[in-house]
Amino acid sequence: MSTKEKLVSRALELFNENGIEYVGMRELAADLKMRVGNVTYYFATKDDLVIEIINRLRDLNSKTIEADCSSITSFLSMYRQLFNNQYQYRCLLLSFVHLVSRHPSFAGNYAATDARRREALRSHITSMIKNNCLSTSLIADHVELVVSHITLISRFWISEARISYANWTLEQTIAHYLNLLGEVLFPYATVEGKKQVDDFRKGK
Amino acid sequence: MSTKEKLVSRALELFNENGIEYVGMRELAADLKMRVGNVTYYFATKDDLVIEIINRLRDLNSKTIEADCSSITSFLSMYRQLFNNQYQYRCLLLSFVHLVSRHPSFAGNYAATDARRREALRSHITSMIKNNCLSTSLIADHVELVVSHITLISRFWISEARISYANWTLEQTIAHYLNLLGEVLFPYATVEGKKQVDDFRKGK
DNA sequence: TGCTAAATTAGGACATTGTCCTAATTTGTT
DNA sequence: AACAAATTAGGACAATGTCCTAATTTAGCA
Repeated sequence: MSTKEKLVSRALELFNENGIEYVGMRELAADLKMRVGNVTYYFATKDDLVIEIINRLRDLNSKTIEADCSSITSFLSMYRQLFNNQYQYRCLLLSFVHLVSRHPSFAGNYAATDARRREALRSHITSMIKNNCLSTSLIADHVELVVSHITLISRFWISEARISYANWTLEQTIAHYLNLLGEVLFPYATVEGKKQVDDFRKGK
Repeated sequence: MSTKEKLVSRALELFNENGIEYVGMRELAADLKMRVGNVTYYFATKDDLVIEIINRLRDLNSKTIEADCSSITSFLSMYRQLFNNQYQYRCLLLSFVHLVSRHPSFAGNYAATDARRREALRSHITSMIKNNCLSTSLIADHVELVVSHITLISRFWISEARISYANWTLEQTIAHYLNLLGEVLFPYATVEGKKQVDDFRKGK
């Protein structure tokens, strides 16, 4: 593993454990038995290191989102994977607002990602409508609100879990928020769709 | 206005404008044309100052939540007030996760507040059922999920707005998230309840 | 009016942080 | 062997929260 790779992966571990702002450059360097100068050789600033990690999560999620979502079952499975990705990079989700507020470059970058995510979500909903899992008449005027809803949940579930469900296991937590996603879709689901939501809940 | 009062209210302003972690003790003192020593005379640490602000928001929200919520209309009006309170103290909401993670005393304190908030929400739902705005049969197995839902929205709407809707006006933003709340209740609303949700949306 | 405690000034010290810098040394590749 | 990349070594800088002491002003009270 290259030095750069070691840096990123160890930084991610430490950031996840202690929070980004509580892991100093000196601490990271010492942990890897190297000098601060060598860290800044690869990443001039701490933000550059964080951006590298952000990009990795973005790429990971992009792949996950490409998965087939023709049924509510597969949609929720895809989100289970997405939630696991986010947990792997939880330090980012927990510092998200600060990261975006701090530097405009983050913000601009994220706006594009955000738009793509929403567009993908709309296409997933269309797909579930086509496959008779969601009722086109029921959801008609509510698509944008459902999209906003799911976006909000998937952005902040980790933050809320940290605050309110710190003693839950990861599996419990993810199950809870997948249930919440199911709850959002349920009112607009067809009979078949409702069955899939119920089965998914029982399946855990 | 007492010095302590000046301190708290100016700190809140500066925290809201620039973020808690970007307003230093020296900066706050200089802004008020006093010395750092005098700030620490009232608040030994910056966290103590933040805790004072946290408690003020808590008290403000506690009063707001006592309001009558026998209809969906009044429920949403109450949340409009709640959202305005939160906006007044937005610096806290934006740094919430960090604040709670940082010091265990925050976390323990908040757990109690959180439990009370959820309990109040349950009682509001019961109230809306009694007044024939929510259907008891429809919402039966979904109360806890609805509670989780509303809790999530009211905790993180400010964070998401900062990230995604920074160019919206406050009114637009609050309207959007009140719509989202309406959306959560809508599927479980009676005919009268659905009418109230629709009216509330049109009313803005 | 005087006394006394509270409030405030003034200024510095300390450790920690991210960042930046230079010079010397090691490592790896051609 | 030569040369660039990688790494060490150590320090400097400004900013932060916190802590400290001494002196001075302000305000309430007998």
